[in-house]
Amino acid sequence: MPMKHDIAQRLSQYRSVLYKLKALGFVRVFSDNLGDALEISPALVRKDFSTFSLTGNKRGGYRIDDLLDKLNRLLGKDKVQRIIIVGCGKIGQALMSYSGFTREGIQVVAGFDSNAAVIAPQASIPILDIKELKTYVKREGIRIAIVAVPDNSASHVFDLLRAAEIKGILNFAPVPLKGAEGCVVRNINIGLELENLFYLVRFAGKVPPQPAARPAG
Amino acid sequence: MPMKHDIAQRLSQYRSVLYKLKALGFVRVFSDNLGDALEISPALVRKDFSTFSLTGNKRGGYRIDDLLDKLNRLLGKDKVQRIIIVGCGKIGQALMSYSGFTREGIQVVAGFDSNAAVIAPQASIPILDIKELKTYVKREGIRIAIVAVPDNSASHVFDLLRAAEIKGILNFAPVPLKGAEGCVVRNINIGLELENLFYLVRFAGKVPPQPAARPAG
DNA sequence: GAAGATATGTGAATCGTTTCACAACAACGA
DNA sequence: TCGTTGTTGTGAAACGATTCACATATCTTC
Repeated sequence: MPMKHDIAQRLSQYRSVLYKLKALGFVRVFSDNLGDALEISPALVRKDFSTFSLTGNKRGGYRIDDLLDKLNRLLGKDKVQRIIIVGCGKIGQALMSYSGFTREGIQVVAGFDSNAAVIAPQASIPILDIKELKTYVKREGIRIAIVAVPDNSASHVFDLLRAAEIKGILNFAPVPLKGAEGCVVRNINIGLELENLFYLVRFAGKVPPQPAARPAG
Repeated sequence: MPMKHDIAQRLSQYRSVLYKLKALGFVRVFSDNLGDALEISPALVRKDFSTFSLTGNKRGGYRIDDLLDKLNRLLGKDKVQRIIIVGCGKIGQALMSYSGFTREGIQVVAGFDSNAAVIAPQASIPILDIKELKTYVKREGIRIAIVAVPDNSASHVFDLLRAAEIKGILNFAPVPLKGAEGCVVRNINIGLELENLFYLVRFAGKVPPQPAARPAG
């Protein structure tokens, strides 16, 4: 299953930059501008656009509105995306009220948890018992879930989501879940990202591969 | 600035898997095992290890304890890493009490915010006024910060952190910050990750680059 | 309406990463 | 002690992603 990964990410970034430019009153962009904004080469911008038949004008660059229309369609931004959050601890609840989502056309329609203390079916975003997960997902046609549970329940929750035929998971649990037939998984491990940062900071500038000394000899 | 990015990430993943294997009673591993665990080829595991002079035994694979020792040293896991969190809204506060950190030897030593209502210098993890950021960072020798502020304060906070000579930033604000001289930045944009997921789910199986029709002709 | 300037679109070259393939070597058994 | 087996370590090949380079199209100006 060889699927381009970075390019889709860039598509979203182009979109975001284009909205900012539009707000500033611009009508057209050049591949140079977008390249600068994303810190990539103009050639790559053009290649990306070419891949998705986003065409421009040989002299005047690309029409921003035109690009945005096509990108929005491509990224499914023409309709509100409805998601659920499994695990309503601190992080789960923080994400439930994250204002960045509504701005992006993403709607958290429900939370799920096994802890009776947090269940609140009448809240503006209802928090339901995890037992209702499968029924809810099927009835409401939910395709994407965020997982924000502790590491020891991660794989159990993963099974439940697979049984409910969820199509995509954004996993914040510190246990990497493996994608499977019909279900794409994106793992975000905050601890791991920090570790990575420690490493990069430690070796910034210096040569990383070369751990100090040879065994002598 | 050509710095390997994925390999450091993998180093942390090796470490995590090795601890699990060790807990299961294993003493040695083969590149095959690690390859399976990370869903990469055994050859890549060996190349990675070779890059960092993590050597094994031609017949009996690698000694887990040996690998862990060296990986821990390489990843700076031999001492506790002290970090701060800038922006103590819902997400910031959720991260402050995130139990995954302590398990990984990461200690959140303080939070910073501009909102007087959340400031609490006496809390077990003190939340201080953002005005004290620079002094604190310099006095305590903090190198890494997590940014969890709204989009409109992100770039201001970024400037403050740069002025305090922070060396690495994990940015959760939905505005990409650009790394700069002496400061590594890793952006995590949750909305963007979700968008990416929508895209991948939509085109799972199908050919992604090929938006329907050609212009005719 | 022709000449000049400027930006796209894309095949070919380049670059970095991953995989292949196999020599070198350690453990084990006879 | 000597073959057999199984695994590492690594140069070379393959692959994928990015950049180069330039032909091509459009706009502008005179």
